[in-house]
Amino acid sequence: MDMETLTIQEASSLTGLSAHTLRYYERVGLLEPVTRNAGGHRRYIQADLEKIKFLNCLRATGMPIRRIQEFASLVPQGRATLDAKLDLLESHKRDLQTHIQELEHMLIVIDKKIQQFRQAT
Amino acid sequence: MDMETLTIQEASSLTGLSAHTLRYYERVGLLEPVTRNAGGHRRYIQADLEKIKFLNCLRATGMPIRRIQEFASLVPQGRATLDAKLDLLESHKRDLQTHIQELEHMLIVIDKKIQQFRQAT
DNA sequence: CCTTGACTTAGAGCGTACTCGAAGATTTAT
DNA sequence: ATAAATCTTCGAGTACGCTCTAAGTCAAGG
Repeated sequence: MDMETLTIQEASSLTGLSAHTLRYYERVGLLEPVTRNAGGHRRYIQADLEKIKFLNCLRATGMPIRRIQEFASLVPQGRATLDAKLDLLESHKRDLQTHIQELEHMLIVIDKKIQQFRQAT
Repeated sequence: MDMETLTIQEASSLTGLSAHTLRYYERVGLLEPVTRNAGGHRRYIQADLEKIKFLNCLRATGMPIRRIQEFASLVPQGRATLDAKLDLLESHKRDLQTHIQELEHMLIVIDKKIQQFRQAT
């Protein structure tokens, strides 16, 4: 077992995404092709894990696959697409802040309902 | 036009759910059957709107349809199922609080990424 | 009365994001 | 060397929550 590289199973357990999902993300272009060993098997490095965790963060905050594909297509172009990447992330950040506020509001509504039920005892 | 009751379109625009979705919610048991007029058309009253808005609140905070069905099945039984309803809502409230915290954490991660991109200019 | 538009049901279809299966190659452990 | 586990690709299948269609009925204005 290599110290530097990780199998897909190892990458899976370190990121919380299934091996199936890791392959799927690569297939649909969310992740640049991971380097392979002599036998064609994926070998993940730390940088891959970081990228995957960030992807996971975008997904878990509700960014659609389509939008992440857009972002992912900008990444390999480096500095040339810096503004585009910033725009995309800042826009997502605003959406997320709005979403969190909505959830906080609805938490209050749910809590009021709970209080109603408690007082109905 | 009646003052007391609302057509499905009116209920739709007041709740933000499509007429299709309102019928769907009723069909799958999220909502008790709405009273009909002589011709069999749905006529919503204020109390229906309140229920729909609360359903919407549960949905928008991520409660699965299955779970809302469970909740909805307890509602018509009144006081007898009060504890069960409280348990369900309190459990959802905890899930939601956890979820909001996760989102807030990820917001920070995304913001750090934005800072990285800004400094890379 | 008649037209136009909204309503009814039941069931099929769709978009999203995975998730799984099959057939076969490769790696690892004994 | 060989068995068992893991990997590969690629296409099909699944779960969820709607969303739409079809065929027909009903309601409101002129």
